[in-house]
Amino acid sequence: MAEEEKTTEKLILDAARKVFLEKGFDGARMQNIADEAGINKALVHYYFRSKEKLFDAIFLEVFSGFFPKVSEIMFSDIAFEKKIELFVDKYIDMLTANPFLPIFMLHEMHRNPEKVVQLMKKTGLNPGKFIGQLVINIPGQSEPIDMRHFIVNLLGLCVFPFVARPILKGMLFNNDDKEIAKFLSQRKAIVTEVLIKSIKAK
Amino acid sequence: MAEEEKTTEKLILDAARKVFLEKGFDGARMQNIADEAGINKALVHYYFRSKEKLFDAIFLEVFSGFFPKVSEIMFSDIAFEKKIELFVDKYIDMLTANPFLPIFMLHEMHRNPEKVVQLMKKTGLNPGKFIGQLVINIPGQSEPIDMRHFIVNLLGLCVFPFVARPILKGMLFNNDDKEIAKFLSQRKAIVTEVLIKSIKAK
DNA sequence: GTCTATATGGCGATAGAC
DNA sequence: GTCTATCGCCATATAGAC
Repeated sequence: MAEEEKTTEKLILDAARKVFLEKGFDGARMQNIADEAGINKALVHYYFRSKEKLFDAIFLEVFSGFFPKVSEIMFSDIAFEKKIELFVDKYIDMLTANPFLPIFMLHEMHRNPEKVVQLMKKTGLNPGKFIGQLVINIPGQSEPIDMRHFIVNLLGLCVFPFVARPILKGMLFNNDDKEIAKFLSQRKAIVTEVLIKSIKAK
Repeated sequence: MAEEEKTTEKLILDAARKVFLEKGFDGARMQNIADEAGINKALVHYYFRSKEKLFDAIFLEVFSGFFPKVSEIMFSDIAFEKKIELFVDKYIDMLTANPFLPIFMLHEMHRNPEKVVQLMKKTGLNPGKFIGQLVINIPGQSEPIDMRHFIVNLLGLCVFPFVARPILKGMLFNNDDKEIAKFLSQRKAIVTEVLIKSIKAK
């Protein structure tokens, strides 16, 4: 496939992403990253000068992926309930493919909230678009829903089982990997149903 | 109130709890803890021998608090819907009083999952009790609900806005502290309503 | 028990040969 | 560009006076 010739920079970035996601900034070691990339520690510094700068490169990339590219879905003409279903489907796919991503993001946001604000601007993420739709009327509901709470419900229901996986595994599934994988795969349907019920009138 | 005479050990534990909760194990420094306690660094080692041992003491204590003492509620004769309301009320009170607790727990669980399993036994936390009630029938619902998904929904809806507070603050509330505090105080009612709707028939 | 001073090791970062 | 060797700092931990 002619892909064998990876550049050194790409090797380092792949290694750094893996190590930072697993251990976080404080837990990661430049030596780990060099080992993972199969190169020397000095070379990592040669390409990225400092741990901080390398981390920033990874964080920026990962941050962009944390909020999936679903603007097309959100602002399309699809019915609201169908939008929810599509969003949950895409988001849980992403979480399944990147299980360490949410806990990494949440931890680093606490460690350095200023950086998040700064990076939000770089990625062009625009909260204003959402705020513009804060209160939405759905046919058949008694009163308008607060979109902020709805979004938090949506994200919480999707993300929580992934960030809490280690403890759920121990407490609810006797450390059975297959059982928890099965459980997580059921989340799409569960979350969608809960969210749709949540916007119906009592 | 005659409480001024705190023992040195208590001073250290209080300081360690604060620092570990804020920074995590990797980010915390023994010097920070000593400073916070107003004593010397060597004294911390004199009482707890190592950072690891001090951390274990804190983690055990904090872990016990993460799953609130609501067994009485859960296994009482109160109607199921009222149980939900009481649980959410207590849990969100706890999260409000200890905002760093969930992100700390989740991060450390990822860093060292074995320790969690080990500590679960020490605390006497018994998942079996829950598993015994895995599927529950509520009057007026079409089919039995899976209690595991219900518990995950419950915890996710309560916990997520607290662990994601830094980013929510930036993205949805323009970094306005009052606004996000108000938002969080509304979660009790929102979460209770969503959960109750979730167990009703479609 | 509590302190100051110090040992010991690890990690980020750089120097310099190739 | 890539390596080996090493510097300098900082963090955990201990020694030893009081």
